[in-house]
Amino acid sequence: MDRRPVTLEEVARIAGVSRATVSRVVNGVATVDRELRQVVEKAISTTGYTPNRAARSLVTRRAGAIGLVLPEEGRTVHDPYFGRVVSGVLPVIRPLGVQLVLTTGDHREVVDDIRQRRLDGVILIHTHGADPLPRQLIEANLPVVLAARPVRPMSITYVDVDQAAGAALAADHLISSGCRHLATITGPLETPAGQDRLRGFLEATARHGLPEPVVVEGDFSREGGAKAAQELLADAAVDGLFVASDLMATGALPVLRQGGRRVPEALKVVGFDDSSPAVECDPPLTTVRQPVEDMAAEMARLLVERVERPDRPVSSVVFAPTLVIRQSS
Amino acid sequence: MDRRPVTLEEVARIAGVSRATVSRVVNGVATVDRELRQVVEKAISTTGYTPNRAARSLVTRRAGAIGLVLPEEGRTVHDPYFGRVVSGVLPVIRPLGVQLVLTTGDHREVVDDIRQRRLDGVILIHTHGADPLPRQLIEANLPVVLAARPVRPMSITYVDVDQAAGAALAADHLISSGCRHLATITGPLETPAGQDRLRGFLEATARHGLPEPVVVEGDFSREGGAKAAQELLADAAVDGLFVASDLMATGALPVLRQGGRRVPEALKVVGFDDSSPAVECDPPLTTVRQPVEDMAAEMARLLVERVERPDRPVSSVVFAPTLVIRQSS
DNA sequence: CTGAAAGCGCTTACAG
DNA sequence: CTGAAAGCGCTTACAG
Repeated sequence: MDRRPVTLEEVARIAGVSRATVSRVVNGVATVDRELRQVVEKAISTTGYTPNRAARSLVTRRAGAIGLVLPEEGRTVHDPYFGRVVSGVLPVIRPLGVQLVLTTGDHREVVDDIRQRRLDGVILIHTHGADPLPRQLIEANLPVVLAARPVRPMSITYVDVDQAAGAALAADHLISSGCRHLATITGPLETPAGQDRLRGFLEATARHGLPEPVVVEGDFSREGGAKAAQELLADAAVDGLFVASDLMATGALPVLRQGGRRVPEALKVVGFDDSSPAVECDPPLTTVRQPVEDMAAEMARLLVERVERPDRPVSSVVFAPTLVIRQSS
Repeated sequence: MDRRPVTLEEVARIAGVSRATVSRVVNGVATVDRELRQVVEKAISTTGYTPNRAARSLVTRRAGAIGLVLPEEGRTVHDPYFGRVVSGVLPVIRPLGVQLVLTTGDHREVVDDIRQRRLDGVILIHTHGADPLPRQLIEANLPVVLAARPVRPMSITYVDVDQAAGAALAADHLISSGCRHLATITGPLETPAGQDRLRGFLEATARHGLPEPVVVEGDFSREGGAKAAQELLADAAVDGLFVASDLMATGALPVLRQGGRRVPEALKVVGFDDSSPAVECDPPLTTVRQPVEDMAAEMARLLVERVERPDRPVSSVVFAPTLVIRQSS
């Protein structure tokens, strides 16, 4: 640590070439003479040379780092979703020598980080409708990709799961399991996910010719799920329930049980997310799984692409969800 | 983004001073004349100047970033513990202008990141006994802090919770709740946490004059908890159980229930960690809580300190755990 | 207290 | 294909 690292200069001297040539070898420029290249490569390995990133960044104007922006409350960090995003992103950027920096959603900080060239672009997860950050970033023409369809349409790159298709998966499953009186606890209906999941569920039940399901609005929280379940208890006929998030389902399940509904015998329940609560709750939850790691990897790819070619048109990708069947249905 | 950011040079020209003076103002050097300082500050705010970090890093030889090293399997990332660490670290380093970089535990990458001066130091969480990384880092004299006492004693900075005291908290609580026949499902006994929690538990029960508890070794996994609980079923007298991790407890609880043990009526259970499974399982778990956020903040502080003063002796900090009482006891 | 100047370690036109 | 040279945007002794 105290010993100064080897520089390009020294490698060049040892190899008997110019710094430019060493630089070309390090950066894989094809036009270097084979023999020279080998001499340089040997010098690099004997010295253990590794390029100083700050020096490179200074001239290339690239930080070699992207940011993962967390919502300011910091609540999300506790969410297993967050970890899945990280494990999806890391394998795609590491081979590119790009770092992943965690940062809070403070607007100034994010914009500053990019302006200081400490970050080449950012991935935004869990943005709310009121969040001005996405718009600010695209207006500043800074590379950004969202982890979900934006609340209001805008020209921004995003990756999402087909929410409606996921809800339809849940409906189809409940119906094919014999349920005839469906109900759903929705997400907040001002969010795209809340809307799309409800729509997908309603369309699928209609497609099967079943009567209109009972709809109770939730808020994606455990408490919200419990409250909604309480309401649902009033309707004794319900035999199939789609809860638009696993977290709400963990709130709903104990209420349903205390209300005398046996799951899955008398009432089948399907969640959404396949988050860790789905595995831990009792009974373990049948749920709609988003391919979060794959989605995150795609976000990373799109962002890197955008950093390299800021002029390219924005493009978005939608993934197909799958159903994970456990004991609640 | 296309428009080039403002540089020191331009601010200096506008303020009518040298670059050196602007640099001094930006870095808060006290010796700058009041009036000059104000002129410079005005120039900074009108231009919206913000320093280029790569340029600064190049001369200061500081990356202005620390790494949070994840175990290679990537499993840990799904763990809520990880998120708590992040939310503890971020608030202490952001005001210092230091970035938090996520990286996998690949040895070469970590060492390279530090040698390339992309990282000033690292926080290691979830290291195993066989992991050579901690030793490699201290031998290379690179700033590092561990999230727990190292398996083998070495001269390294770490932060830990008083594991034995936490286990004693559990024992005291079970005993004061009327339990007389105690048992414990331990962690893997080759880990410091496994050892210390067992020792603390045994010492506390002995202190109360109770007979030696039943001890079944676990492995900190859900499945391990289930398996150990199965063994425990053989002993009908047990009325108080300390499970050395919440995750194991979530595996144990269903087994105990199916074995006819009612929790908490016939058998009181206490976990360790206060992780999210503790809240989600049925019944919600009384558990020993580690002040993870505080511990993480301290890790960040110690690391930053170490980066600034590599010559200082290593120092470690041990935090006191607390008991969170829920329905399982 | 302030400025001129050197230098941090790279990359990249530009000649040749 | 290769090298000499300029330059990226800062900080920091060193004079004054």
